[in-house]
Amino acid sequence: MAARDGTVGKALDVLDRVAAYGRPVRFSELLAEGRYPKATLYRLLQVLTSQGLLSHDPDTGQYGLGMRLVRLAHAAWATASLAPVARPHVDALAARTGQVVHLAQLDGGQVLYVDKVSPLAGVEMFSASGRIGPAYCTGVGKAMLAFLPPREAEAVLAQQSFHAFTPATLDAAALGADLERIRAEGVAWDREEHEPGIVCVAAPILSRGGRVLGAVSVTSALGQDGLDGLAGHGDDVRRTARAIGEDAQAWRFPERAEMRIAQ
Amino acid sequence: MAARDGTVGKALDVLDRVAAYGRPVRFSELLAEGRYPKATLYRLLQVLTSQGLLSHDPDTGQYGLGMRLVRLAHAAWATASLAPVARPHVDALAARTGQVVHLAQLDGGQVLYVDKVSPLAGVEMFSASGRIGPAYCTGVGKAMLAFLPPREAEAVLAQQSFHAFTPATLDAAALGADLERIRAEGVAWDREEHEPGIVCVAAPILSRGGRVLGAVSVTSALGQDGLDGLAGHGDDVRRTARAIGEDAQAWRFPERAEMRIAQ
DNA sequence: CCTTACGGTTCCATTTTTCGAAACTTGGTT
DNA sequence: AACCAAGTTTCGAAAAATGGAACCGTAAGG
Repeated sequence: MAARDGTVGKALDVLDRVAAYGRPVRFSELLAEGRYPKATLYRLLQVLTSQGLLSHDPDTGQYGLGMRLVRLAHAAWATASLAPVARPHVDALAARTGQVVHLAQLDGGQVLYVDKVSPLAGVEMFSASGRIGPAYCTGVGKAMLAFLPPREAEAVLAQQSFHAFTPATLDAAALGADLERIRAEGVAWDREEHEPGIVCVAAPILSRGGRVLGAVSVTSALGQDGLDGLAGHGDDVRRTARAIGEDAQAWRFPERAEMRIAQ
Repeated sequence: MAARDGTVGKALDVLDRVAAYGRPVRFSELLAEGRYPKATLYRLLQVLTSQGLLSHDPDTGQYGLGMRLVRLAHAAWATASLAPVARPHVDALAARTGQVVHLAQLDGGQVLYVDKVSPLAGVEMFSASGRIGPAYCTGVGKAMLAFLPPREAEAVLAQQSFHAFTPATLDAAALGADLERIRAEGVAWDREEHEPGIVCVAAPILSRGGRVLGAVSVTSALGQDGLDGLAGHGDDVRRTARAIGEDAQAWRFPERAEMRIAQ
């Protein structure tokens, strides 16, 4: 992954590494990874900190992720993700089904959740947006995989770990058959393949040209509604996905209004 | 702002510039800003795209923000912002007051909202988190400004535009007096200084050592509750802020559990 | 009090990128 | 066909990143 993109690539690699720890981290811990010599690592951290992508606590000497990322991501989410366009559809779907609805996109071979609405608690924050999950064993992941062009699908499949989260998790062969079925049916089912007791039905969001833009899903806990209950929502999910796709298409070319405000 | 931090600094400057447009942008538009020569800009965009911080639509030739930012920001938000620690307190405050509650931090001289809870709709997503606002005319902004060490406060004040959003917006002199009062009282009031009809009461979140970590506020629309209604919440906001500060302190040193999972 | 160890920071000659003007390619117009 | 604008590539000169080694400050050990 961490390709050679000059200094910028290295800096971002360090950033990822800090993010991977999931907690503030010391200079020496990063150094111990042995990726970069002392002086180099030091300067990379300096630059990242001065740019606000990292924060550095001078007391503890620890590096954490910086808030500039949050600012940038808000802009990314608002302008480049499906979430703003899909929001009304997703809300409506949650209200109609009374279940949790997820909106996801494919990013780097993984499922990236960009929105989540539960009919009770309303929208769930950042705590859901930005989270990632496996593509091969989630409803949204399989829905997207199934409609990827063969070349890309192959590339993404090669990146999957196929770790068996539950007894129901599909292996590579079973996944191939399932994808076939998903292509025919237009919806993907997750029958406790990722988490025990959790099932969902998902549909891909496609552009007019058939390009995969993302996926929506309705999730349910077994026992309360069960797979049978979800089965009835399949068509609704598919219709919602189609509606989002059409709206996304329209939003692609809004008025050519310029007008940038300085500050 | 855009300091010289070598190539990485330039790349991030370009990233910011793309973000500033708030829409997909063409190579030539960025070029027209005259900051970087053609070849340089070209290569910076290449690197950013290859790293997933930007996305490039080959059909339209436009650059947009990339989803890798969303992934990184999620990690930043979850590990380095006040939001996860503050969430229970913020929820409870919203429930008690029946009003919208904001959680904010200071970033680059501006207010960065990291969480928002409304008692009805539940938590409002990314649509709120990551948004920025002015420091000199919002409750949370003034609360933080008031408790900044003099040196830093001066630096931040120098960055404020003091644009008069409403007739009630304070100018630099009036702000100085207000900050004095806020220091004495422990809470900041926004009396329609940013948006007409919107008032709020805010309190700073301080570390044990008195360092400003962030601020919480309760917001209300004039007419339904009014300033008088909010007045009664002042103490509650202050107590909530204190509680968050104490929790944040505690979270600073969790167990030293290592254990990193590879994937 | 002196010594050693460790984490972090700075130096500097060498190597490697990056820079950017200009040339070139591509795709759409007149 | 000539033209033009947008985007891409080239290449010597200039600037930077590199990383081994030396340095500094604090903390433990003798």
